[in-house]
Amino acid sequence: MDKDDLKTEEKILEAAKEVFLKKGFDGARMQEIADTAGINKALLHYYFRSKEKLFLKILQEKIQKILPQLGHIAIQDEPLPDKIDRFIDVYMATLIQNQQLPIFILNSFHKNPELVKEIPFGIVPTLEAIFDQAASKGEIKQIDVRQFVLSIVSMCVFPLAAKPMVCHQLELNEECFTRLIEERAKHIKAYSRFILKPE
Amino acid sequence: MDKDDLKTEEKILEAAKEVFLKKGFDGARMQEIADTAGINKALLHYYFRSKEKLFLKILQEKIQKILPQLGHIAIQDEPLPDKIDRFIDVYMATLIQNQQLPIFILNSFHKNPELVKEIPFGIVPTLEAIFDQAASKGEIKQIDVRQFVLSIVSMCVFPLAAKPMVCHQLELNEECFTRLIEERAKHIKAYSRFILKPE
DNA sequence: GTCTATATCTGGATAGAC
DNA sequence: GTCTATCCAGATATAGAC
Repeated sequence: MDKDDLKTEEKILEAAKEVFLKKGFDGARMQEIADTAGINKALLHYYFRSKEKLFLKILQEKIQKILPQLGHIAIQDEPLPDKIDRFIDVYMATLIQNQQLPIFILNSFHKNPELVKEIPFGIVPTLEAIFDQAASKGEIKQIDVRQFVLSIVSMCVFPLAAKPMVCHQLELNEECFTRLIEERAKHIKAYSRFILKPE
Repeated sequence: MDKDDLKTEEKILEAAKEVFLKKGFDGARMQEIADTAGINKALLHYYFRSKEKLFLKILQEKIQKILPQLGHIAIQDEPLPDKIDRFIDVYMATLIQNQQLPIFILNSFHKNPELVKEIPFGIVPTLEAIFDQAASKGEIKQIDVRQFVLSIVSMCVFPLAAKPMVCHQLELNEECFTRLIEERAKHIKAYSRFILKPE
């Protein structure tokens, strides 16, 4: 399906995604979104009324994309450490495909903390239950789940949010950077195994 | 020394720091900086010519504050793992005192990657030499220094960059959040020790 | 639905008096 | 050095023709 075949509303959403992710809310320009979509500026307002409403649509869509993956850990029937390994692989792969997403999300919530209410809530208690159960089965040792999750997510997400600095300090081009990120999965999984290993 | 006793230039810099850190370059308003400094908008331009130049001053100052700490590892004469422990403590303490700094820095470079040239370069090669030496002394095992540094920095910095989300998901108020961050140092040091431990 | 033209406002920057 | 007043570009948003 060619780009011109998309319905106008979809074209706008695609363009808005691209521009908002690159520039953030304050830096984005309605004119640039219109140009990218190949339509007129007035049409943006016809479809979405305001810049803010359009932005919210994009943010919500992106949150849905990146966060619920954590929930999937629960589903399959395998030892918890294996589940986590699988999660790390999937999460890193998603991030590599969406390199601008981390800074976009972090920034959006820093600018407007009230928006966190848009995030589905209650993931951590669910995880705690899962970890407790695995601990009682002897699959893992008892740990501070919050610190553990925070560490895993930090190690996955931060390098992408800090991409320009990482590339500069390590003298990496685009390709080397991606390779570095791909290699990270190994390190993060090793960390996970270490923390979880029963005595 | 009272706030009014500061020289005008210093008042402007203080105000600019506050506003730019809170809002970022695009979100900041010269008017707000002027109001915060208790002076007139025209004076900002008298002292710093443009918004961009004022912003650069602040960014450079902040980079100097947060990055060179890595270099201090080299100085004292003690086993490398102990040095790293000390670094983590100092680094986390600095971050707790400057909670808005991470997102400000990340954002500034995402928006304008050329600015990374402002960062003192060559820290990582220095670290690699230090790690090699420690490895030959048997203090630590041979590791991928780049991945190790990336992990340590990620675990320290990310939770602060993601503060609104972390607070929301873990149901933390300001005080509990700070306590969580303080506790992180322990976890990060444990990770460091694990990775570095000779066979 | 889509466009052109325009209203309205905001914000960075400057001129000029003191 | 500091202020008031003002300029002007650029941005969101709307009116109205087609």
